[in-house]
Amino acid sequence: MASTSKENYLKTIYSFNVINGTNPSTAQIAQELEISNAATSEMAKKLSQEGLISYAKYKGVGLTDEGEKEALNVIRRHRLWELFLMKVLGLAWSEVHDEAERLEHHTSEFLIDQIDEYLGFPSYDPHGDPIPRKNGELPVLPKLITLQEAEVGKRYKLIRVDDKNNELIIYITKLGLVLYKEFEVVDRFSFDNSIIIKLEGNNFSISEKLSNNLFVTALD
Amino acid sequence: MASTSKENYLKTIYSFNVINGTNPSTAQIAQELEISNAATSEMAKKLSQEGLISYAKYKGVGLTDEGEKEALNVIRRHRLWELFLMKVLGLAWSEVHDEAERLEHHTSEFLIDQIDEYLGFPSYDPHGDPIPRKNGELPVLPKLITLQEAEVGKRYKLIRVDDKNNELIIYITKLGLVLYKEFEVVDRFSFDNSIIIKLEGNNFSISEKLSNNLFVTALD
DNA sequence: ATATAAAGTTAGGGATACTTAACTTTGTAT
DNA sequence: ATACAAAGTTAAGTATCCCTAACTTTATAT
Repeated sequence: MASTSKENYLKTIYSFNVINGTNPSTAQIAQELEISNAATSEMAKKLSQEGLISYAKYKGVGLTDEGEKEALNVIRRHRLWELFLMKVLGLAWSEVHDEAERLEHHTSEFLIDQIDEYLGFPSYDPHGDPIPRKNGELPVLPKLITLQEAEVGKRYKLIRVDDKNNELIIYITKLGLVLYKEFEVVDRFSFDNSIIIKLEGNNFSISEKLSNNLFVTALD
Repeated sequence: MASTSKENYLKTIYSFNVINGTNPSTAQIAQELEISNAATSEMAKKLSQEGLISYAKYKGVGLTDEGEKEALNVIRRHRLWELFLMKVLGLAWSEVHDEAERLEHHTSEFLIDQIDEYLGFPSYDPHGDPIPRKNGELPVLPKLITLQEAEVGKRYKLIRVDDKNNELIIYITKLGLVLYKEFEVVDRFSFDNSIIIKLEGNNFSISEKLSNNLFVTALD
């Protein structure tokens, strides 16, 4: 197991790949990890020497196969902890991310396998993110669109939300909009791109920003 | 929360106090933590400056009130994790110590309180050790004797075992001698101070060393 | 009382993971 | 084509926590 700093570095690159489809620059990693660019460049050198990332000065960094494996392993621990804490202790959706963020670095392979088994080898975490399997495989997510892209008059199901945004999670929980909930898009205003959804008989207004962070599938 | 190293240092002093009834020397701490005497002296200076221990050169170290509070907090986290992992995941008696040893340093007050509540605010961990309460109080252990001190012909109940000795725990588990189990002392041999106990109809020989690590109460 | 072994401390050094300040490279606008 | 701002790297320094080697204090045996 790499150090906490190294694990976070690898995880950050992986997430960037998934979200943006490109490799991050060292400065983008620095911003995400809230450390200086200098520290990030230095770490890039080390991880590159260790064969976990590819790094060409001024050209950003990318994960090697080994680095990706390591990243997936950290993410696996993170997402299993999140689900475990929600299921067993009943922690709120918004509470599990921060706890998992620390525990993920201090969990033996044995313990995480026990948690995995306890949960029945789940494929998705409480935010709808896929949980990497022990062998490194990643369950496939169905093709999702953002709620912003949804059409008025159609029904949708919430499949994934951004796990880092606690305020968002607290807010939609209050609305009663939890994962896998179905609802209808009843209107949208081009004025501010806000969207009105109908959820269990009630209408709610969803701002443009919020709608861009909610990932849904259409119900035929 | 102090660093992992500092927390372990404080915990070690506390345990030494409990086991030996005296304050440890820096060298004794070094041995326990498997670090050099030099590192231990250095840390003594730092913790002393922070007001967590009292330290006079060449005279050993002792916890201040604040240091003891901190130590009890770490021990609380350790013992709650042990019990939690056994109860929820069914980890073996011998497996929980090492996991708890790492998790104890990365558990928020919020999370440990949740675990405490989930377990029903327990007083003892799976080895029979008292779990410090949130306010720092320590449940009292009934007066215990070691099995070595037990009398032939009397019945006893196992109340506590040394949690650091995994081999011991694996061994007695195989015998069927779990915590709170009752048994009779049927014989003892002064030749090697071994003791014969009768447990669920079967006789087992307990070596002197083992008997010194099993803490029991007499059943009237 | 004192020599000496054991116990404990200090000095100097290394790894990790950060910082700020100074410098270099890159990409872009004219 | 160049010059300039933005992006990224290097250099030098700090804190933590460890090490070995050298030194000092303490306890003990005669």
